[in-house]
Amino acid sequence: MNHKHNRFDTILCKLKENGHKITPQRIAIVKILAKSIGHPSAETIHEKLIADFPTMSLATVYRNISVIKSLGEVLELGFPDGSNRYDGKKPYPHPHVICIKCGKIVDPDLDSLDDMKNEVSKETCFKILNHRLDFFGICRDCQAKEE
Amino acid sequence: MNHKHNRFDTILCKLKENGHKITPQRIAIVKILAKSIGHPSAETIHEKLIADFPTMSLATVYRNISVIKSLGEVLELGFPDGSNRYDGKKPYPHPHVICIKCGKIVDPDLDSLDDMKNEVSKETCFKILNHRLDFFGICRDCQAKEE
DNA sequence: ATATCAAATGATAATGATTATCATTTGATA
DNA sequence: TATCAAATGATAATCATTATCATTTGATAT
Repeated sequence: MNHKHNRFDTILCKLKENGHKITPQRIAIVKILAKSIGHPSAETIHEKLIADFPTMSLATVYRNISVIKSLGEVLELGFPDGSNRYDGKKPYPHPHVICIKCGKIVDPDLDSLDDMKNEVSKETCFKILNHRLDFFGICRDCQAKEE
Repeated sequence: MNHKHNRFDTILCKLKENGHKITPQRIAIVKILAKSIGHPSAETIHEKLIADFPTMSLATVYRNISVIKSLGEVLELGFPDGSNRYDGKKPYPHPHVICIKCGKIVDPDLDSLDDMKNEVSKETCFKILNHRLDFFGICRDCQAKEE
């Protein structure tokens, strides 16, 4: 069982529980995903690691994200431009607010979402399993720069 | 001015108004986008047209979608798997309910979204310009097949 | 402590959707 | 009907991601 309460230990535990080996590369990737500062892309994660692991392959980053994703411990956020970014801090679906100027992503608190899900389920006869909600706009910093 | 009320005429008008030429290929693409049955992909649109236009290039489909998108007359829906699908019937942001089994896309009626936008705007200090809301689940038909 | 072996890694090729390029064709205007 | 910029078709280039495969390595049993 897992009694740890931080994301790093939770993800590592889950990997062990499912028979995955713990490698230095894996630890380093999990460490970054557990923080997920600014919701990094695979490329960004790779760039951060190349300093400590000069031979770190981009394929390894993708492979590890894929494994952790299959364990439900990281949320993948795909954008229309084809880029994917990841959130290992809150791996469950939750709304995002994205600045179209600087790319900053903020997690707002919204409580009315569950009601909405039920409303949709009733109206469409779908069994709702998942959702994705993004707001796009301009953050306070970028608004200030515009003036 | 545009006095037509169907999507086909509206999009064609807008193209003319903005100095774009009206070609047979363009008309055929707009015709499909105006209906947007099942929210087609570029590939799907191309397949539908190849019968009537044996020389129709996939590049032409993409180019036309791009132009119409820039005029705000088609909504692009990017999915995590990298696929893009289009809606020329309702080109403004609106929620979708997507069946993960058969790929069907349904447009539910939700009114609580505007309140949510205001809530987010107030909480995050973002100027909200756009949004994207998708629910993923299993449609009634596919639920029936499962049992 | 060491042998074993499946899993993980690194390097690189392949993929697939989209975009760019460029020679040729064509719609709109005079 | 002539003109010319815009549109098209064919194809190459791009870019993120995935697949391949030889080599390395973590975990287990001895």
